[in-house]
Amino acid sequence: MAKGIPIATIARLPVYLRALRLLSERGVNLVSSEVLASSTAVRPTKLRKDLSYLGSYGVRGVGYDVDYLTHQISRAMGLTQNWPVVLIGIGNLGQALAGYGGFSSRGFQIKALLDADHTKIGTVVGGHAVRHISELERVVAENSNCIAVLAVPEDVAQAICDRVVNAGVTSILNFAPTVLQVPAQVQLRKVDLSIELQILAFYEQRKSINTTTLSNPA
Amino acid sequence: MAKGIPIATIARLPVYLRALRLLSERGVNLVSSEVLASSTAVRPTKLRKDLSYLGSYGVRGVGYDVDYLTHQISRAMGLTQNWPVVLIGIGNLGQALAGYGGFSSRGFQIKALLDADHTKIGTVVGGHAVRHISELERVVAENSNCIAVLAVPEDVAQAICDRVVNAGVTSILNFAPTVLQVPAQVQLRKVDLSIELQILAFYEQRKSINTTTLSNPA
DNA sequence: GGCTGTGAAAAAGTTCACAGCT
DNA sequence: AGCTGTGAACTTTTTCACAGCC
Repeated sequence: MAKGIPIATIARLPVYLRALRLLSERGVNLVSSEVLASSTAVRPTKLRKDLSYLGSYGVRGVGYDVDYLTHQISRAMGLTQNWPVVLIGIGNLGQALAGYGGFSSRGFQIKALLDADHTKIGTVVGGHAVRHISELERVVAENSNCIAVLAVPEDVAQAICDRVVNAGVTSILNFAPTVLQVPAQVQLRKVDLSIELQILAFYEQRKSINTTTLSNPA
Repeated sequence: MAKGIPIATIARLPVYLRALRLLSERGVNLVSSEVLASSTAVRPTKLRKDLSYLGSYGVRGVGYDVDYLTHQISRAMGLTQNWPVVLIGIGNLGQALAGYGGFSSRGFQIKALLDADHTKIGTVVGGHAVRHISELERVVAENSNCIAVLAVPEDVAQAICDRVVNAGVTSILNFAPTVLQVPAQVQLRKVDLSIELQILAFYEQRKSINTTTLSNPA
């Protein structure tokens, strides 16, 4: 338990959390690695290995207590505290994010919506008033350790990112289709719509190739 | 070149493509692995290794021709053809996706927008008229090898997914916060907004821990 | 001299096989 | 008997070191 949780495991824990919540809502309070794995598209052994990095929270011969395991994963992920989120860019995507229920229910609290468009300032989106981007530095100062979510146009993304970093933010989730440059101490993750499509295209293409050539039985 | 391109490499090629396009727009037509790597947040050796799976498209002592490399990566990814895309669910997120320029410019063509909400049918979003979900099967039949993008509510995601699969789609990009069950031959990728946030929270939490305890020098 | 291409080594991640507990 | 937990084997991915070509 002591050492470090592998990066690959970290990326899967939220998926387990989601499946556990669903089970809990259905009144299930005990689950085997086999059942939990099948609802998260991983193999049971991988699931058990992942969970073993957190500790021994299952019961041999029985399974895992759904709520207890949920709590343990949440704790390991740092989700027992509430993380302030500042959402920048209130276009269609920003509005979708502002209204996304998955944030508040998972330890994230939107603290401010910021946009540069004066016609949007003061309008209410997802229960929050939109404020002007000029307030960025103040908002970040008021919310220590906040996470910045960037849903801004590609051409201003790096500039906004720089401001966010200078204001002291060390965790950024970027939706703009750009590779942002940040200092090493800043954690940056990106969600890229077209990249995922391109990866699908590759596999779709490969399917056609496989049906017309002899190669690649896998 | 012949064998298979590693999965990890496939996931990075679209990032290289994006950086190459940017360079091309700026009039740069020759680039070293060092420069290209720095604008994609990978190390030069990894970039060269990735490219080496496609073939030997660089020139030693010189670098890579931007347009030529762009073409070769596009070809390897199957992006020289146009992929039809059917977008299902025209809420805020669906509208953001429908208006996202990154699709058309990268070999993807939206063929239909579908939604269940009758008040939306006929409205035009991103240049496409919204059609009723009942047309799903017809639309899929008319667009062979199309990619389905699901931006539907969580509670109907699996049902829509099943319909899409039954209609013959073998590539799905899911934005709903659910783990979908699909047959093995169907490629499924997901984009999950809250999972990315949770991963950030983990690293943000770890930062605070590291400054207050002795553990984990890495 | 400079930069690519690539085997070989190292590291990370996954799967296996079974010990260990209830 | 049943299901977890985990060292060990295996596979994939990354990094290194340097040969090869312009």
